[in-house]
Amino acid sequence: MSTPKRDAIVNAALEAFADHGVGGVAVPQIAALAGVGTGTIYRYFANKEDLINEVFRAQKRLLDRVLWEERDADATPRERFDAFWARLLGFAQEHPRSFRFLEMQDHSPYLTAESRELEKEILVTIVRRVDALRSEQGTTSQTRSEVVVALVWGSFVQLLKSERAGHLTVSEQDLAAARDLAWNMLTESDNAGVTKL
Amino acid sequence: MSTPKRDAIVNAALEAFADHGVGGVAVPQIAALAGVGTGTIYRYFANKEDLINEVFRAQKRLLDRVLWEERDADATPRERFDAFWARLLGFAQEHPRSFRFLEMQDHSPYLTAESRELEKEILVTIVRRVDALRSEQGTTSQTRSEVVVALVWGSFVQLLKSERAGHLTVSEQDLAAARDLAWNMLTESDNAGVTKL
DNA sequence: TTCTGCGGAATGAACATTCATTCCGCTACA
DNA sequence: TGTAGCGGAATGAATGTTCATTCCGCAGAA
Repeated sequence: MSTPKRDAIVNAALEAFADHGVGGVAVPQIAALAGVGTGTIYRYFANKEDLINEVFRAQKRLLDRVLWEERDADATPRERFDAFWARLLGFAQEHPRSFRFLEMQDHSPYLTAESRELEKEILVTIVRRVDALRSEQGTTSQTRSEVVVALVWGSFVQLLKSERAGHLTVSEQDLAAARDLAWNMLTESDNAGVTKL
Repeated sequence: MSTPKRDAIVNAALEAFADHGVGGVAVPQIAALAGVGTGTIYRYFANKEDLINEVFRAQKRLLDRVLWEERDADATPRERFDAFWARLLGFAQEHPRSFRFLEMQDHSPYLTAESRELEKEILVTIVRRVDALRSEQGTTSQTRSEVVVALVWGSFVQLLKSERAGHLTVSEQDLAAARDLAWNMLTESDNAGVTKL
C-alpha cells in the first residue's frame, strides 16, 4: 500500500497543489517533481481525481494524528485546551503545505464521498472532545459545541491566512491573545436570546 | 464603462466561478450563460485573467458598499457593531455568490496588484473603524485591532462555510450567539502576557 | 530468456483566444 | 417618408496550445 515511489508522488503532488491549486498543476509536472515518469503516476492512481483524494485523505489523517498525540487526561480543561491549541499551531508550522492544502477549497469539487466522510469523522471527534471539555469546565454557555468549534477554527485559520497574505505579522503575543480569546468563546456565556435578533 | 452586455458577462462569470471555481469554467460556457457570443467577451476583457480580476473587484466594491451603508454615528459602539454584523450577514444572504466567490482562494493566483490593493484598502477601512469602536468603548484589551478583525472575520466566514458544507445548521440563535462572542473578542481583555507562552 | 515495473513520447479531448464574417442601427439623401 | 450606405458591435467556427491519459518499448530481476 505504501511504496517509496507512491510516497514521492503524494509528497510532490501536495507540494505542487499547495502552491498552485489542484487546477494549476499538470500531471507531468507532478511526475517531474517526484522524479518519476508520467506513466508511473497512473500505476499508483487511477486518475488525477484519485490522486487529489489520496493527498487530501493523507493530510487529513496527519492532522488527526497530530491533534490527538500526547494527550494528558489528568490536566485541567484549560491546560488541555492550551495543549490542543499548541498542537494545532505545531501542525500549521511544521506542515505548512498540509495546512495550506487543507484550507484550500478548490479541491472540493473533486472530493469523493469517502473523503468527505473522513473529513466529517475528524470534525466530529473534535466537537465531541470540545463538548466534554466544556461540560467538565462547567460552562454556562448555551451555545452548541458545533458552533463554537466552527468559530474557533475559523479564527485560527484566518489569523494564519492573514499573515500569509501579508496583511498582518503575527507575534507570539498575538498568538497567545488569540488562544485566550478562543478559550473565552468555548467557556463564556453569551447573551443570545436576551438581546433581540 | 458599464454596458448591458458587459454586466451580463460579469454576472454570468460570477455565477459560474462561484459554483465551479475559476479553473472549472471555460470561457465559451460563460458566454453561453451570459447569452452572448464567445468573441464578445474579448471585446470587453483582454483575457480570462482580466475577467477574473474585474469580477473580483466588482464583488469587493459591492461588499464595501454594503458594509458601510446607513451608518448611524449617534449609536453606541455596541449598537454600531450589531449593525455592522447585520450588514455582513445581509451581504452573505443577499449576495451568496459574491460571498462564496470572495471566500474562494483559487482566484488568488490570477489577482493583479490592483486587485490586491483594493482588497487591502477595504480591510484597512474595517480595521480603522473597529479600532475607533474599541477605543470609544474603552476596552482594556491590548490585542491589536488587525488581529481581532482577522479572528472575527474568520469566525463569521467559517460559520457560514460549515453550514454550506452540511456540517452544521445555523439557527437565528446560533447567529446571535456568534455575534455576541465576536463582540466579546472585540472588547474583552485577554490574558496574553500573563499566561506563559 | 521471460516477466515486471517503469519512463516519456504520443494521443486526442478540451481549452483560451482569434478573426473573417454577419448583423444592427444610424445617417443622409431622394 | 422611405431607403441605401456605412461603421462598429457581435458572432462562433477555426486555430494553436495545453492537458490528462495511454501505450509501447526498455531495463533489470529471476
